[in-house]
Amino acid sequence: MSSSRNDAGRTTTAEALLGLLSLGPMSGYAMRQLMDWSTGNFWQESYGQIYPTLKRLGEEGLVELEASTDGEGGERTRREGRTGRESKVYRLTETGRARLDAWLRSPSRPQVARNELLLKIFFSGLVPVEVVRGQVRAFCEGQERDLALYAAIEARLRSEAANDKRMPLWLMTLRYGQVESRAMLSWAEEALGMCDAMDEGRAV
Amino acid sequence: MSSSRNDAGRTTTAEALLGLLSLGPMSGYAMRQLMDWSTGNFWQESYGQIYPTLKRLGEEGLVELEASTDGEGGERTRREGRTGRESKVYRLTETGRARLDAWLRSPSRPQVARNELLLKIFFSGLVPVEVVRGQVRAFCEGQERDLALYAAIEARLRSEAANDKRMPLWLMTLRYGQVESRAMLSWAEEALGMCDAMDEGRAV
DNA sequence: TAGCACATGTAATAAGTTACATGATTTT
DNA sequence: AAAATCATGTAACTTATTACATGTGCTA
Repeated sequence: MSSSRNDAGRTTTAEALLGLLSLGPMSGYAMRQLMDWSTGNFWQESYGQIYPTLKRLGEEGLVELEASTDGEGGERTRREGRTGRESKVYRLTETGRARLDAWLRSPSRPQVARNELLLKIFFSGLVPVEVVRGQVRAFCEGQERDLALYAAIEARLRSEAANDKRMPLWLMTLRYGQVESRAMLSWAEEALGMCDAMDEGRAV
Repeated sequence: MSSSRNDAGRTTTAEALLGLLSLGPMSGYAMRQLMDWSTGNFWQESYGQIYPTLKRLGEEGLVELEASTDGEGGERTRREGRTGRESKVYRLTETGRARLDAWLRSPSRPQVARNELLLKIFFSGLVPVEVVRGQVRAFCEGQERDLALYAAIEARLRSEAANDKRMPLWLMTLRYGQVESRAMLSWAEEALGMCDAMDEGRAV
């Protein structure tokens, strides 16, 4: 009832990390890797956020270090076949799991996403219509890249998580991106048509 | 070549304000009001950003205060029929216009928008499927509200800007929101179907 | 005269990225 | 011995929101 954020509702970085740990114990480094090909397209965190947040969550008792497998109660573990420095593997505590559960049931605040493309288009009265076309075309390329990425993620998900009962949830988030990208491509086509109309002085 | 951001590419708040001033001279207060019913759905700024940024832009010579109409070269003006404190009306300088022009032609960095709804769904393996349904339904309500808002903005735009030659640009940004919201509603329907499948133990 | 709408501004705080510093192990 | 990969962590900085403080003129 004191230090943690999200009292009056903020942060979400903590919840993202708790969510990742609900998939199984892992290190801060592993969290970043995992996000790359799972939540990467709607949620990312930098190490600069992950490590301090993990430390704070530990102090609040929401996560704890896994006991080392190689005796002595050391705090770092080395996973089989791994090279490099030893990692600190965290796991959820009961309190942490309860916190995650509460968050999953709480209402999601709508976030007004800033869109630089739309901002530019809105103020493009000063520049030739061709500039707008260029912006829209570049946007399309980005959407095509996103769609390719979604296909790759889906393939990886289907091979690595095969018949996990949570698959429908994961596919749901993937479908969101696919539906969005396709919609945006159809908008772009319409927008290019409006650009033509502007050039020809037609009404819209 | 020195102090302003966006050298190596950041900020955009400055550009948003320059863009607003390209529509005509106005005060910081008016900028916020205008954004509410124009760019409001893809770009917003708080006073805490607007006033300091305006000050900085003035120091950099990108904007300047309009001369007061009531003699003496005073810096504040009162618009006709207006009540309350006098406002500081800014206008673009030539340098400011050039800066805006360059920005309009520059590539738009893609921003990985965080999506709290998808994050929750992704980690909803711990909670009953009904919780996911609740989240999706609340999301739908938000989209419906957005669609209503777009309709209101379009009406206002068509009445207040009637036959402005930039209308197609403004409608383009509005269409983006409409296309997006409708796509998201169709995704939501599909998602609810997937929830049913999960309950019934069907594959997806 | 109280309250509202208009209007500007600052301070405190929050949230996030990037660059940097370090360390350990394996491969070339 | 250098380089790559795995891994943790901190400091500096940027960006943004919120709350607060203040001022002015009109209207109930």
